[in-house]
Parts: sequence; C-alpha cells; structure tokens
Amino acid sequence: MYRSHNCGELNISHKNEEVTLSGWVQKSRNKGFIVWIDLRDRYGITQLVFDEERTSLKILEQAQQLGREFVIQIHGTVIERAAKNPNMITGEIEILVSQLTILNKANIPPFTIEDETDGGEELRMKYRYLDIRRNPVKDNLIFRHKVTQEVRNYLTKEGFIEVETPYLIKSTPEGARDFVVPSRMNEGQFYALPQSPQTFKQLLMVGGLDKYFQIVKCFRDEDLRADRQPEFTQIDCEMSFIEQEDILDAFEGLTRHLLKKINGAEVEKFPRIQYDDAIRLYGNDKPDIRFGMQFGELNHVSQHKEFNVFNSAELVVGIAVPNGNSFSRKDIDKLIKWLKRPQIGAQGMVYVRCNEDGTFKSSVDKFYAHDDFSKWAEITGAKKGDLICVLSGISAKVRTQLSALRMEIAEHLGLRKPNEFAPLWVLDFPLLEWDEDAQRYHAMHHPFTSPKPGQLELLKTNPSSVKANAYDLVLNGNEIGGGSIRIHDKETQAIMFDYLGFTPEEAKAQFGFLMDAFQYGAPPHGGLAFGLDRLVAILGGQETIRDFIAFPKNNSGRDVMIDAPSSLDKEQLKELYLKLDL
RNA sequence: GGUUUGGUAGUUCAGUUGGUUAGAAUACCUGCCUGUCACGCAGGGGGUCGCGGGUUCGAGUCCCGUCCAGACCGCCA
Repeated sequence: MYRSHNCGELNISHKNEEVTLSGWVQKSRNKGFIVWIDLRDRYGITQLVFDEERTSLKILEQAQQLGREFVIQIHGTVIERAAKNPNMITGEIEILVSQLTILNKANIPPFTIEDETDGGEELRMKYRYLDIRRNPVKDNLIFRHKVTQEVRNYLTKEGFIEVETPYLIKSTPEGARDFVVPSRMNEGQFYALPQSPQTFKQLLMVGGLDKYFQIVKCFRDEDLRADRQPEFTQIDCEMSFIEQEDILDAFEGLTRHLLKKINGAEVEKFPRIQYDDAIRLYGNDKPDIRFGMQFGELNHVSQHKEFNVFNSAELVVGIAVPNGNSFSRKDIDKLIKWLKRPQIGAQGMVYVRCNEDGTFKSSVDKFYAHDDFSKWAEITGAKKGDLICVLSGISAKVRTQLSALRMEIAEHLGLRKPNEFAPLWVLDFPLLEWDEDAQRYHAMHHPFTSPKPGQLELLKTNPSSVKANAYDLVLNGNEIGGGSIRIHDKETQAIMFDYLGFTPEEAKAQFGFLMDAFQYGAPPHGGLAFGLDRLVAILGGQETIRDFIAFPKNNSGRDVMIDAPSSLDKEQLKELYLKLDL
C-alpha cells in the first residue's frame, strides 16, 4: 500500500495515528539536527519532520539528501506541531517519520514548482508535466473537468444522447483550411480532420436521434492566437422538431446551469440583440455588455460645419467614457497613439471633455460651439465628468476601431470584471458575407444555415440583406457559442450551394451524402456549438485558454514538449505515396 | 503573408553615449544552525551574451541577414 491518506487531509483529529503517505518533495528545510520536508501531492502539502532525538540517524541522513521533486513514501505518526502554521490546512500537524522509501529520484527541475513560478511560458510548455504539478494549472484542469461533468449532467437530464462522430472524414473547400491525413490503403487519397461534426450531427437528426450532443475535438489549420488552438474542443449539439426559440431556451438553460453550479451566479433571462444593432451600438458582433459606452452616431450634429475631417466621413461616431475627464492630456495622447498603430489603423481621435461646470473642452473647439457639444453629449449619453471620444471614416472600419477603443478603455478602467457574467444572445446574423479576395459571397455561419422565412427570394435581388436563422451566445465579450436552424430539404440546400458558387456537380461530390439524406425524411432541425476551452476560461475568470488545456500548442502550432510536427522518414512517405516538394 | 516586442548564468532579469575581469535575485553545491514553513548565516561553482556576417583599435551594446519565442492584423464557413 503506497498510502493510507493523501497529503491534504490530515489534521489534529488524526493525532497519534499511524499513516503512510506518498508524494513529491516540495521543499526541505534542513537545520542540521532537525529536517522538515514539505510532501506534496494533488491534494495538498503535509509537513514531515525528522530529528536527532526521535528519528534514527540513518533516516535523518537519508532525509537530508532528498532533493526537490524526489518521489518518496513515508510511514510515521501524526503529531501536533510545536509551532503551528495557520496558513496551511494541515498546519496544525506534522508526521514524525519512522520509515522512508525513495520511490524515484528527480533531476533539479528547470523552474520552481510553485504557484508563482519563475519559469517562462516556453519552458513551462516544454516541461508541461512539471507545470501541471503547480496548483494554478492543476486547479484549472480540475475546473475544466467539473465544467464538462456539469455539461454532461445537464444535457443528459434534458434527454440528449452523446454520440461520437468520426475524426477521419472528407476535406471540403468552404471555411477554414483542413488538416489532412494521407490514406495508405487508398493511394493518393486523403482524409480530413473535422472542423466540426456539422454534417454528421445533421445526419444523426435524419437518423431520428432527436437530441444529440458531443464533447468533441475539432481541427482548423489556420494561424493561431493566444486564445486559438489548432485543435480545440466543442460542446456540439443538435435537436430536431424545434424552432430557434427552443434552442435558445435549451442552451440558455445549460449556460445558466453552469453559471450557477460552477460560479454560484444567478443570471436573469439573457438579453437579446439583433446583429445589426450590435454592430451599430458596439461596432462588434460580440459586445461586452458588462459596461455601457454604447456608440452614438454623430453625423447629423457634426457635419456641415467647418471641420472637414468629419464632413468627408461616412460615419462620425463616439462613446462617452465614464469619468473620463480625469484622463490627463498624456493619457489621451497615449490612447490616440494606440489607435494609430497599424493594428487599429485610426487616423486620429477627437475628444471632448465634459467639465463639472457644464462647459466643454475639446480638441475641435475651433469648429464647434457649446450647443454642438451638448448634442454630442446627449447622443453618446455623456455626463459631467465624462470624456467623449469620437472617430470618423468609413463605417465598417470606424466601428471596428471604436469597438477596440471601447474595450481598451474598459480594460484600463477595470470595467471588465472577471467575476461578473453578462451573457447576450446575438440574433439574425446575415446569411452571406462578401468575400473581397474571391469576389463572391460565402456563408457567414456555414452553408447549411437556413435563411429567415420568406427571404430566400431576396437572394436574387439583394443577397447581403438576407438574414439567417443564426445566433451566437456571447459572454463577457467573447463568442462562446453559435448555431443556426439548418436547411432540411434538398431544394433549398441546392439553391444555397448555387449561390455560394458550387456547381451542381461540386455540390454533389462534396455534400451529396447530405442532400441524399434530406430526400429520406429529414426532420426540421437546428443546433449550436459551444467553444469549451474558451467557455471554461471565462467561467474560470481568465482570458487565456492555454492553461485550461493539458497539453496546448504554441503560436506556431507546435507542441514543444514532444516536438511535433516532425518529418517522416522515406519509408513512411513511400508507403503513403507521398513525395515532398520543398 | 504582414506589423511589433523580445532572445544575456539552471531560471527571471539588469547591463548607460560602444571601453577594464558581463552583474543582481533566485535555483544549485559545501559548511554552520533544535521549531522551520519565502527559514537564517558564511562560502562556492556556474556565461559560445540565440546563430552567421559586417563596421570599429575595441561590440552584449551599432548595421545586415537568419533562427526561435510572444502579442496583434490578415486568416479562423
């Protein structure tokens, strides 16, 4: 028996008990005649004591040789400490060791195994197994386990069936790049790893399973970000004989359940916003509504004056920063500099200080009078003591820029509180999006999304105005889920493929199986997928998803621990009928 | 594909207008220490300044190239 207890559970009530513990040496404090060892396992830390009077000399000497992260097993007696440590759960007791076994030695770890480690990101990833010994990472993985358990509990209770769908599927040109896998048994042919189980879950609906879910890995071969991994996990769901309202209900229920069970947060009915309004009021299809600062459009009260920058702009739009008048000139210059970086690309910013005495002080006093600024303040909702920030230019660009500014300022002012949860449904996304590079429309969500009833005809006359039965769930400014009511008849699906530039032959070759299935009694259906990694990070009050993934990839899609990807040897390539053209 | 920041001891970092033998903290090793828990005290070892080239009497420092890493833009149905 390696252990009778773990390292986090012993307390004064176990006094005088004989116990066996196993774990890692966190730290030793050697005072010569007395040695303390902090023994660590997943559950906590228990202090071991060895001294000249009570421990045999052999064991004392052995204890003095123990290095950090040695794996040991001890047997001993729980005793009350002479000097207690109120900061530790096990701080009232220690183990007087009578037997010590070194189960395994350890090299000196390249970074400290402590909550505040001295190791940098890259080093921690290379030795991720050591990193996982640290509480912050370990706790995140346990937290993730709790979330997935609650997801399974809730959806199972609601009658959903978890079904596994294949990972080796077919490559399709729409959407993200596919990861591909050569087939040895089928010369010159390739599987693709799924970007999502989309078509399979629809086929499960045709199969009559009615309510499906899966916690499933998805793969996209696109460039990465801090919060984007090439393989990531989705909570993927689909339901039959439902309308949009049913899906919103079901997954609002799931999200509320998670917020309550995981965070103890009670959230009212989730507010909803139209996609068009989200863009107009926040410049963004995933607004963070934990704070205000809605956009106010100022064209009609700022144009046709002397200020040519605004006169020539398609859109003049501003936000009111609460108590922003406290920003110094230097603060504002810093913001403007930040806006002008190529990543944001703004030309500049006009600001108006709303003084406590009701007067205004702005960077464009030359062109506008008090009454003009009063109107600006009214439209942006600025109060005395606020700062109005105004950008202008091409509508789409300006909205993106002001949205970035809004988030930056909110972050700076501490308005993005991690323990506050503000979910939001964004509804009625456009069906299509114009692709400048390809000079054609592509599906904004995916090509299986149904248009709003009666809007199919609009495809011919005004494609970009067609709205879809598509919705996103946004939490604290992050898109955590998205879905749609699907097309479930062959004719409509064929029209969609046609508009997306597929020839009937291409559509048949790539999605014939789905179109065929639709001819055998496909029920009306729809669904949604949550990004689990991001959801877990947000519920955990953190922005980065990497520490909620046991073995994440780096910025270049590499696993620096196992050093993947790597090249294949000639034999392997030959077997797969591959020649490299480098 | 682009913008940008960085790479110096095991680790995290400092290193001024180019100028003696490249420092600090921590980790590590040795010794001392009977109540530590960020233990303390004394001593010690540890460097291809990412790599290659250039400018210079002299390069960690300046220039060019390259590799690696981070953040962001494009991209991510």
